Amino acid sequence: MTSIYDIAKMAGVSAATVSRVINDERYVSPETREKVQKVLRKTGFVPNANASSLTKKRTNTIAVVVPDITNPFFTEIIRGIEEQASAQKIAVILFNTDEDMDKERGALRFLMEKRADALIIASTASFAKHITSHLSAEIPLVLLDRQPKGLKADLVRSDDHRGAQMLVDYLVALGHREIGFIKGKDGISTARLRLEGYLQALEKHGLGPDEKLIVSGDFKQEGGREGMLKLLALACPPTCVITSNNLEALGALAAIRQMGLSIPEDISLVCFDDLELASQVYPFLTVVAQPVRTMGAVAAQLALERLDGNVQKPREVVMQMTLLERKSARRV
Amino acid sequence: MTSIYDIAKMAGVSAATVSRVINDERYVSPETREKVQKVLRKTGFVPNANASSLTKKRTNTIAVVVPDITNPFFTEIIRGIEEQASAQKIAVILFNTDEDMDKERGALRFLMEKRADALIIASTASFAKHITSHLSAEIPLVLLDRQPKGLKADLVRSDDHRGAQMLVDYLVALGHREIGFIKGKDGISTARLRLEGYLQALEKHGLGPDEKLIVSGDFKQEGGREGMLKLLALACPPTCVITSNNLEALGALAAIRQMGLSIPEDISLVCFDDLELASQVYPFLTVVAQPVRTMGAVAAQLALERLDGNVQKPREVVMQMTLLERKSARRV
DNA sequence: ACATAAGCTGTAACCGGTTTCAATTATCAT
DNA sequence: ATGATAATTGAAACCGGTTACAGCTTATGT
Repeated sequence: MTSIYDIAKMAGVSAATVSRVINDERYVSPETREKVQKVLRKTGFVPNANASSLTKKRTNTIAVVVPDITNPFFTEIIRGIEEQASAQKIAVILFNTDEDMDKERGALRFLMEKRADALIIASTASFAKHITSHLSAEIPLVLLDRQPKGLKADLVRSDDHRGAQMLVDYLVALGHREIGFIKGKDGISTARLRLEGYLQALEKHGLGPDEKLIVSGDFKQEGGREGMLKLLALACPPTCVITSNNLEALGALAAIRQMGLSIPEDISLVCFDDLELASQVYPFLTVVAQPVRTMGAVAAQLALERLDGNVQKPREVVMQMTLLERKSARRV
Repeated sequence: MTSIYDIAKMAGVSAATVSRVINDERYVSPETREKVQKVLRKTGFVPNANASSLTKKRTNTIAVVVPDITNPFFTEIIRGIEEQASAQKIAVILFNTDEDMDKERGALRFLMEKRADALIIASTASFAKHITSHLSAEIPLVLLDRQPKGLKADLVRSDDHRGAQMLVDYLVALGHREIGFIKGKDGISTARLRLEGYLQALEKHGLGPDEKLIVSGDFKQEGGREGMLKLLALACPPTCVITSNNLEALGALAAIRQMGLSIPEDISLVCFDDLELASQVYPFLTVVAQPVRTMGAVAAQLALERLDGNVQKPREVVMQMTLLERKSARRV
């Protein structure tokens, strides 16, 4: 491989000078600069960013760790991050955890080794130490969507509590009284907030919560399917169901159809998080949606600001959700 | 930052020995190994992968460059790649090009500087030189879905030609004679193959192509919308339309609705590439689908095999498409 | 005219690892 | 016992950049 020493030799200058030209520093005479640049062009030299980051202590890389890049919710966020990052010549390293703590640990370890400049993570961990014990304290950390207990770091999320209330309000306004709820993954803040919002909204409407109507889920399709089957098997099934995210809704939907029922005639179904493309094809699922692209962009901003050092305190950005009324819930 | 020299000092050995322990090499006595490992554990030392890659000439990183990670087609592929890669302790760096040559160039340059071990790309370039002129010849290159003219490299794609024929055959079987076609992005192999397959299939059925029924597109929603509007404005619009990918279909769909028409009553619409989640919500769009997740896995395999050096000739893997009949086309 | 500052360039050390090589010791076959 | 071989370890060079520092030249101020 050709290095700046080779270039230096060819241009008849020192490596230091080549470095200065490449980095566009002051204190290089126009003639020298031109001489070096000619060689650079002729050879098509590409400096080694890893070598450079050794001394500069900057890899121009941010790591993004999400449960599932196949979920449009995260996809859109990643897009937002990538846009901001690449505009600033920063690369995005991507890790998938599948909601699996071991994979998440592996990802954290890996990105520490690679000395990523910052980390944006929708963590599958419940407690701070699951994360911090694998992370150096210095690395700028932005929490996305979820906040493990006790973790003080920048956080970008939406108002889950309020979102849940919007869904319940909406369903109650349609006349529903038995509102089923499929929970998110245990131990995850988002899951908890959504559940709490749901419970509180029920109370506001004078509807005592019915334990049987609340079943567990995992933020994945399979969990949604199983949860919905459980609800449908009830002696007195709910007239409508809220799932804790979009994927669960898909699973629930499959379960409903599997039982030969239809939405919204036999049962209403609403959820958190949109499936945008799906809704372009056929505006079916009524949801509360988060401003995903923006969230990604904001997360990237927060991370990048920390790179330049001037920030100290953890910041929390809470976005508003929007109820998108479509066809999956009906008046009863 | 603590380095292996610090560890060495604390353990009372040389840096070389620490390196050997970390990399689990032979020729370290059990006692020495244990002594060093104790220090490693106690300090929670994380070696700097960039430093290591300087000498090892391996970054354990593959770059993935796609037009739009928001498109489920690419998302699924990336997922396949990530799965394979992370199983082998290899990170994925992600770049978005938006079908923009400048962004693609930027991405290529960037990943060369980072010395990615391999590149998997769905390029927006038409000619080999657009790519090769920015790439070192040594970097393992896997083309995804698209093959710029003259570029000899591993290629993973589906049988676009055959896919087009399946769509035309299907439409003809339903009685359609005027089949509109919204083209893909100019200069991209996939776009060309799909068009050629369409033309050839028409001929097979004795349907001369009608220039007016073929309009241009860009693989994006906007292009699909404009194309469809053009088709609908025709004195004698086609009874059905094929779009060159899923996003264009979405645009076309919007255009059709915008004109107050409905699918499939007023016009049939089919396309290349599935929208899987959308079709789970409501199985609407009839498409020919590619085995996306597998394609990603295969692409990663091809790339990773080259890392270990033993491959020479470019390989081409052509997957079969599957017609998924749903509700967007009707018999006439 | 002369002290001082600014511009330009190269040497050498450094970033944090890996690896070659030589030195030392232990093991083994004969 | 002995020459050969294997195991263990460290010194030092190297990977490909950056940067502190020194030295020299030229510009500036008074």
